[in-house]
Amino acid sequence: MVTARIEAYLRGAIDDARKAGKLPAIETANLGLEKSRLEGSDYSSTLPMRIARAVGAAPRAIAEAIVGSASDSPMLASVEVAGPGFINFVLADPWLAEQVDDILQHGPAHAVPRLGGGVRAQIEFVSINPTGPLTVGHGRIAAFGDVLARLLKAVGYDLQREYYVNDYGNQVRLLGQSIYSHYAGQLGEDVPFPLNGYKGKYVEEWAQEVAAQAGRKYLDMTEDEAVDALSIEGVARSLAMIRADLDELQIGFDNWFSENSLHQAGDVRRVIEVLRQSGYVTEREGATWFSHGDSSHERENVLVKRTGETTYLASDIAYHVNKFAERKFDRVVNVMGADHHGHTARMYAAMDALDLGRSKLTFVLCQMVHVVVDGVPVKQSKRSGDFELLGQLVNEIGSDATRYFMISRAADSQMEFDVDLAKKKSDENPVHKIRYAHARIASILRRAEKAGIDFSDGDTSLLDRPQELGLIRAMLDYPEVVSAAAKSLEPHALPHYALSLASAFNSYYHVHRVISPDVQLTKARLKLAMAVRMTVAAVLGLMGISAPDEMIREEAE
RNA sequence: GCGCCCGUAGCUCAGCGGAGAGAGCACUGGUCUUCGGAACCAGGGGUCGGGGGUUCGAAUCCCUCCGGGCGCGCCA
Repeated sequence: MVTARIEAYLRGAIDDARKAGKLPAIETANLGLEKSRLEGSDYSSTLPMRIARAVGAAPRAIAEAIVGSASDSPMLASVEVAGPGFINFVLADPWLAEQVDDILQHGPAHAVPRLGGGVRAQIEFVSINPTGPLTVGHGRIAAFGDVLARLLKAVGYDLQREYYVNDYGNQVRLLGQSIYSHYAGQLGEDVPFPLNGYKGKYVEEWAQEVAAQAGRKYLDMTEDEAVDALSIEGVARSLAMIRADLDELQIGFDNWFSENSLHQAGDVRRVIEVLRQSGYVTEREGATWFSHGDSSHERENVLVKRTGETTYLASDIAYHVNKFAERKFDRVVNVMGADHHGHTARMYAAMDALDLGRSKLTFVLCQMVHVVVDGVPVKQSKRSGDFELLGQLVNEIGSDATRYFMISRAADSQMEFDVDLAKKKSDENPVHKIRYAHARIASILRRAEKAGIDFSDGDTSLLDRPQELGLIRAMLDYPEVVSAAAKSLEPHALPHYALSLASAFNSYYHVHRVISPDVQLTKARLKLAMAVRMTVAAVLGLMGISAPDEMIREEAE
């Protein structure tokens, strides 16, 4: 990474300045080095301004002292003091040109730092109740989690992807009851539809299928038995739908973890006892409570209901014990909807209570997606049966565009998804521009191959035009963008970067011909084009978006 | 009433302590007919919700108000 190299260089200069007595000892943990926003400068450090007060000197004087001690480096064309006390670094053109060979030889991913260092980590995402199909809102969590997983893996985590299947409790039973009611109706029996039951059309369809396949089988048993059996049936069918929707988005999981299995193993009851022995449990109003924080009742949550059933919180605590104590994950990232944010404080409290190490657990909350159709917001509610389905959306605009839209925004921003706009504008969508840039480069490379041009001996030092050097600079940002996105768990930097890289190539393409009568220049530029193709493909790969070698041109409307 | 998130260009959103505030779309004008035009270039458009504060420096941090979303012990 370029920043790491400039940091090392800057530290050397600071050391030298200090040895020469031009600078007192200073804290250099954070050099304040980042990409410069100023034109004509690549990177800049704000260190002199930050330490000015502690050092008791003017920022510019500090900067001058550091720059004065800086040695020459083939990487840098200039190191200068600017403005109120910035140190600006400009990369050297010949060094930039060399980086093309480096990218071709090692690949764009080579320079991505291994932040994960092989740490055993898990990302849990989607984990939607298996009571129906995924909505567009779920699609955001799915796409976001998937890209985050790709990022964490790219950065060197030993990562497992998990879906927590809530195949236990009231919601699942409610689904069973909903199916049962429709099923009975099919066969001429009147079983009232449960309050808050699942009203989606799929429930009726399943009931019809069950009636057709099983006949009166479920009417011949007790209602309890029938509901139990149909709950299991409903969960299986829901999971099949969910998997199908996820498949459409190219999203897969390494493990599907059953909540019910925790109950079967006795883990849920066991963890309640552990909490009780540590003094975190109180009995009140006929229920059992997880008591954390001060003595007020505000920090209390039910573990065992008056009915004797355990709550979701109890299962989830047992689940996290399983993740950390049993399966020994050193880092767990949970991606979920922001409507669950109240749950995070309780889980952190449980992590503390059980001494599991709260810093190993991170929650990422995706804000709601407001679906707009015909300019009217569609109220998303799985239970009212009035919702926009993810499957429909993917069918209409495709996996690539859906993923691109879903990960383009920061998780903590709400998002408006205008289905009509996405459909109508899909041809003008940024994702097309990026994929098109890739296809265009592939086409150029095909043409070169047909012409029998072997550019393996191309001399990249011929790449000295501003647009060429700009493209190389953009490619050097790849590892920076990937590592920053992985570190902050913010995949939305990727689509923005991909777009700027594609735009940089398109600009270049319109100013300079890659294939020209100048054979040497052609070879050098083919190398450049190849490196850009590789980098574009790498970002698209991280986003889970296809990088086609050719695109079929559709007729204009 | 309490807690979390958001309020930046006409629209959808980046930027989240640094140097004239950006992108995509939309709009206006231009290049060009190309190694795939689903292209490129230029332009207009912003009291960064309002007001205080901290700082050498605030869209960015703190307080407060206004507006929107979500949540608030026995749903998951």
